[in-house]
Amino acid sequence: MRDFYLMVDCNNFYASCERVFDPSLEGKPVVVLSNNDGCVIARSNEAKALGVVMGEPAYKREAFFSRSGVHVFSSNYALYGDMSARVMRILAGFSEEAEVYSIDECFLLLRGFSSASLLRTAKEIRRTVRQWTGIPVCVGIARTKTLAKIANRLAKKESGDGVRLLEDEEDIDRVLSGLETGDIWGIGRRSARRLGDCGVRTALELKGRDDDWVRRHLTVTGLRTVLELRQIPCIALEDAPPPARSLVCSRSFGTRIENLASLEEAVSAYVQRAGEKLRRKGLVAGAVQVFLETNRFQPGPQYAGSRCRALPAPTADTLALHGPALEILRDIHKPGYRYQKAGVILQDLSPATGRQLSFLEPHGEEKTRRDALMRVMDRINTVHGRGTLTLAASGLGKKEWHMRQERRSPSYTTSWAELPVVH
DNA sequence: TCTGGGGTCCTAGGACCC
DNA sequence: TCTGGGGTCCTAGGACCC
Repeated sequence: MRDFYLMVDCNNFYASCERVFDPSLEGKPVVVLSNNDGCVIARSNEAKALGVVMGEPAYKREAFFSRSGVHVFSSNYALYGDMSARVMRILAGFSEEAEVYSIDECFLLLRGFSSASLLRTAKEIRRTVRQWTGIPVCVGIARTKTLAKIANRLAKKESGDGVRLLEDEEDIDRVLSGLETGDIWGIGRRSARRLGDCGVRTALELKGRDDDWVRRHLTVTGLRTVLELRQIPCIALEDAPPPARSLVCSRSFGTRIENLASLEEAVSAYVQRAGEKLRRKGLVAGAVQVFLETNRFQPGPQYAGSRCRALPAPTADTLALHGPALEILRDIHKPGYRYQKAGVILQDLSPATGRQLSFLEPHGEEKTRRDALMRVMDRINTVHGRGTLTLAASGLGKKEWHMRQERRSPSYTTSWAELPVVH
């Protein structure tokens, strides 16, 4: 009777979401593309079997997709985000200690369960999520989060009931001996290659290295990972997410942009979106950063510029963020390049309430009016759709910088206009 | 023509302090 | 020949995650 981590991971999540609302896709190859229809970021099992690779540029595979009957979707984050929230709500019903780790993954901590009851609970989780949302999930169970991630891999790979418990030391070692270091949670490509140069190729070999050696080669984070392979919990459950430190809004452009005016429109739009996110979280930003870059995959001259500027006073007011952001853009912009991407990063975030005020920021009646303006904008954009009310600076005409989304499914669950119709 | 977006953490090195 | 020890803060860059 010990504490166990369950790693619940939705299978091929984005592809599964598309399938929930179009059951005719069941059994057929489905892929979902990144923003801008750039590269493949999700694949159904059938698409994997056809050899479609994660991260592959979509344009290289267009012909293959249509030849092989692959169903291709632009990513639809409104839909995936809403489906994710539904899944997470169900999972929270199985443990008070839950960490939503990503849009499609959740750790649950179960205390004082026997092996038999753990497996029973895990199967019930799968059944419930499937029945209530239509999303298939797999569950990995172990004494540490790192091993639970590995157990989840096994649950997906081994043909079985989608549940895998990794507890017995011999079983763990057998599994680790067949696992490359790069497949361990927390060991990336770079570290895996360096480890390989030292003759460490499998997770079992890494587990056997002494602590000092690991610390020297992988720093303290690597040591924590190795201890977790030895069933010593080092990475705690984060059931209350730490306050955000920064916030980003960035996009690749639909076409390459050369002229400053279009870049200004794009950055203007990103500032507005970043401001919305900031206010929704109840935060203010102390500094704003803007970056701009060319397409590093293309031949030709490359340039990347970035600069951060402290604001006179922390704010969540789009108008107060907008001016400095555009000034930075004009500073870092160099003519003659074909830009591919730009972004706005808000830094030094802090809670909007209960902070020291400054004489430099709006106060009294002016502040009340500005806050009210932001609230009205957010409200209108929530009710009538994002972008209903915007700064004129983000452009009134055709927006050449807009990302491509040529194959997006409807926002079935988050937009009245796009509700599915039942015949 | 066409290659995503949004985050966190750690370390090293410099500036500065007593 | 000899040139301390200990600390903080900041930033840039690297690595990792999904």
